[in-house]
Amino acid sequence: MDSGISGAYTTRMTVRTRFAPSPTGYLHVGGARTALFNWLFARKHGGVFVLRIEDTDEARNTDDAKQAIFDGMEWLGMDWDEGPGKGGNFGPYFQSERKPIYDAWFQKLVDAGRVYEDGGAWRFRFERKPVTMNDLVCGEVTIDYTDESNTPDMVVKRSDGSYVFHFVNVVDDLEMEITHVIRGEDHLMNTPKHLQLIEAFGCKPPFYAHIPLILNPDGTKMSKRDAGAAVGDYPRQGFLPGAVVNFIALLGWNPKTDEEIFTLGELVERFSLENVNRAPARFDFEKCKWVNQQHLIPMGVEDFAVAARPFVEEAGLPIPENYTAVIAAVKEKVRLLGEVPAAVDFLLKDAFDYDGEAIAKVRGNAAAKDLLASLAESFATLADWSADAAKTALNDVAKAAGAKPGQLMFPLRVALSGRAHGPDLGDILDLLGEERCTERVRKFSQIL
RNA sequence: GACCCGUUCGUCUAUCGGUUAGGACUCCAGGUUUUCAUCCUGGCAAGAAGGGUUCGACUCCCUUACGGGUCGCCA
Repeated sequence: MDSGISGAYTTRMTVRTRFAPSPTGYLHVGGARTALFNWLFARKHGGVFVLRIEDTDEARNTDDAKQAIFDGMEWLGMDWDEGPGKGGNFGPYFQSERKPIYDAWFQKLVDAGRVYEDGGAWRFRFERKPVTMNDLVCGEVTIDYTDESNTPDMVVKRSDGSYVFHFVNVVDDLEMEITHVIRGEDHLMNTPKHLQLIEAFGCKPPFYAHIPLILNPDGTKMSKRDAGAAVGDYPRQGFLPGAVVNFIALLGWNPKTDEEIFTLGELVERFSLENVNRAPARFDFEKCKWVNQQHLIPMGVEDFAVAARPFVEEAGLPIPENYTAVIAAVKEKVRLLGEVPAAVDFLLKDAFDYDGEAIAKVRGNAAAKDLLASLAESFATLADWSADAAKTALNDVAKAAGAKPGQLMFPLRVALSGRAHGPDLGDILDLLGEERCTERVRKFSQIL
């Protein structure tokens, strides 16, 4: 299929894509993925990515709403070449500032006799014929505009003088010389309308690619209040932007290999519209978290500690001297940065609860109580504290009682952390130090 | 309701007529780890249904079912 980037007659065409959100107060994951595909396509082909704000709805057009979009885009790492804050030769990039441009284009329709007044509004007269589009994802689709009852002439200018979405969207894409319109499948049926307008203007249409929608885990349409719908919620939970981008890229697109973890740069390298699916995909949070973990694992401990710090502070935990070492101990145990505080709290403060199941498991070992008691005494008499020294003490205590060292390790873990899972035992021993370890083992042996 | 798009393990997906239908997430079982996690191995699990076309169909065609989308002086 001619994607508009390889055909001989288009070799010199510079790819120009755009993301044109309307400021509704937040950036939706569906919108973010639409933006991503446009961004990836432009970057892949050395093109230009335009950000245009469709803020014609005055009521919802607030600075906060616009900021939410900018923040979301920046957080995800999608920079735009033209648009708010960047300028460009095709501005303004806010539709609310483009009224004169729309008036001029509207006049063309008037001159061509393609609009007529109806109740104060102006309708665009469709040509009554089948309209065929050649979608880069959906293929050839024909909609019959012969039957007027199914496709009534559309209003392009309201009675209050403002223009409707179909009109401004088309005008802007033409004015801004957009070559590829990549948008949600919810716009598929709008495309013939846009094509008719473009034809009336005597212009050449851009290439269209309609990508499948993202659904909730239960298969229903993902909208506003659904969990995970707002991109702004992701940083708060401790997702890495690269992981979110990685995950949403895989919803509806695939690289045709078994690889799944990609950096932004790798996505740019591999992305192509040919590999975009047609069926809608459901959003799976478990897998999204797994992808996040895969991005967390290769991080350096310094970076990881820095990234986790806001979460640790937010949880009200103290930041000790050896903060980085403490955080490093749980680096490969969490899927979200938001899980870090709960994973390290026992290392940063002395008060913590014991997990019921962990205790029950320790009590299943009848000898544990006495072994831990003698281990506490052994810890207390250690000359130099280190994880190795502590482990030697543990081995000795076990051996003296005729038990295997391994049997004592789990009880010790629970004594020190209150739970069954956590950092490496050696790390815990190091991080906690002699005093706290002795104290905790003694206390735990008593409550067993 | 009309019109469009779609339908492979629970989920994301590979397969461009001939495969024991592959991978990943989740879950389960082993192994490694004297502990936890990582990791490794194995397992559960799929072509919506019915008709065609064909030597042969998940793959092409039709019908039905189901899902999604669109039918505004919203975007």
